[in-house]
Amino acid sequence: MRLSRFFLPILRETPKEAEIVSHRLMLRAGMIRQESAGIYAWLPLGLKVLNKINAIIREEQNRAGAIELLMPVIQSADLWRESGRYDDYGKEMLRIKDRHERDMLFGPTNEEMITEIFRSYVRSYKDLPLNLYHIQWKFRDEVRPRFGVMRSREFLMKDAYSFDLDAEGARHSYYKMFTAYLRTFTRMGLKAIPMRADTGPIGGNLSHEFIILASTGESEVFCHKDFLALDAPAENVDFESRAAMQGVFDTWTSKYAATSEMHDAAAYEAMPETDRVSARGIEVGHIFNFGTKYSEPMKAVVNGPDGKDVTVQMGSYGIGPSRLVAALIEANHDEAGIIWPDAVAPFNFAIANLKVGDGATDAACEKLYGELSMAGFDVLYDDRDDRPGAKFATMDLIGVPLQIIVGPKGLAEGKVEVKHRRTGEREMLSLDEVVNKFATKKG
RNA sequence: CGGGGCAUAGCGCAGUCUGGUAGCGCAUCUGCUUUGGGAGCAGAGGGUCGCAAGUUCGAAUCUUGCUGCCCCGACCA
Repeated sequence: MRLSRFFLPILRETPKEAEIVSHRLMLRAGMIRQESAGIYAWLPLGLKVLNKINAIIREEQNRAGAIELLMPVIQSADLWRESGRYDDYGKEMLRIKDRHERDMLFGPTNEEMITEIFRSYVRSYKDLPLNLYHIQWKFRDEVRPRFGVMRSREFLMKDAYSFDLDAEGARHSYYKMFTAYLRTFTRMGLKAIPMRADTGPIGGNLSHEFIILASTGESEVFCHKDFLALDAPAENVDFESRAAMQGVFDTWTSKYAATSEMHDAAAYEAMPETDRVSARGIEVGHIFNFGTKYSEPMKAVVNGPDGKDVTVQMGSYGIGPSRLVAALIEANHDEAGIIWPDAVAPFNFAIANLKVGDGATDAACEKLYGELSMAGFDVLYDDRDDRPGAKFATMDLIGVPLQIIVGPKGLAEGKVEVKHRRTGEREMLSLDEVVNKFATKKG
């Protein structure tokens, strides 16, 4: 992408409403635009990051055996009357009427709808287990939206729903998502800790929140320090093996970790003081096992091996990709701006042409831009006729991991400078060295 | 939902108390000079002062109503 042709509305000053660093940086970097309280437009740079996050989520959901579909944003109230939640949900649910005065609503979650879909088609235990997910916009009419996309009213959610014949199978499904979540967050460069959690209005008896530690987090959390050093399950972990899944779950729940609602001060204080971690956290995922809470009232049943109807066991599993964008920035930034982890960076490389119009400099930039793009990388080429300082500031602000600085000084020696955004490390390389060193990394 | 605050140019703000026809910095546009960490000079454009009523010869400024947004708390992916 040539920056001169891109849409990147960067702000030099911080809009006054932004309180936390991720919100400030997202506005300054031209990632989002507030359209209403808690409602944001995603500008091109923000959307690129959001899409990269979604891609990782999809890969890990698919790996764990979940199947993607897409349900609508607008739902019928009748569905929610069946589960009893139409009255329970309260003012957080945005209710609307269509032209025929039918009661509709803007979906805050999809348990009812997925249960309706399931019961319409699935008749046999042989079709279980089944896990269906989608990535769709949700609306929750929060009393007080704040912190930009961290707590917005309209937000993107990946929600998966599992269906099993019995409680044991449902546990396995739960563990599979548990494992997939650990892998998902790790791939994004985040350390997420699963914590026993309250089930809230979703219901059920088993629930974990995935929390990343950050000083600006909204919840207070407590855990054993060993979790910070634990590695996520490997790519080849066997999701179909109940023993393997149980093993992952046991490892990650062997020590104390809880949010403030579930906090057991006695158990926490029983740990040696040096093992205790008390911090603030951001909830980036939440999983639930709720048995027959929806399948029972909505009559989601299958025929069992003995020919008798069995009410299916369900669970639901949510990740907020839009919130993750903010959480990633909270965890990865400095005074100059964002520092994207490679896996979610909107661009892999930024090329700064320090002297637009200079034949040799232009040619070197074009060569790098062409070859890195051909190698499959997302490359941002700053070809604007602007001063070097402005270009450096822009690259740092939007946080591109690798910056290639091309100017007459370096080219006189046949070199360009490669700067690593995260470490600040710089190396002088020839054009060929840059291409050889990096362009082969990606298939 | 309780409490507090704000609304003037794209962004950040002054002007409001004490009514007299709107200003500063940044950004934008033009020209010249600059060019390895957000350049300098000269010039230009851009605002029915959130909306609606009212008071007044005259309202950004005073009054009333409305709307939007932000912050603190209780609730939440």
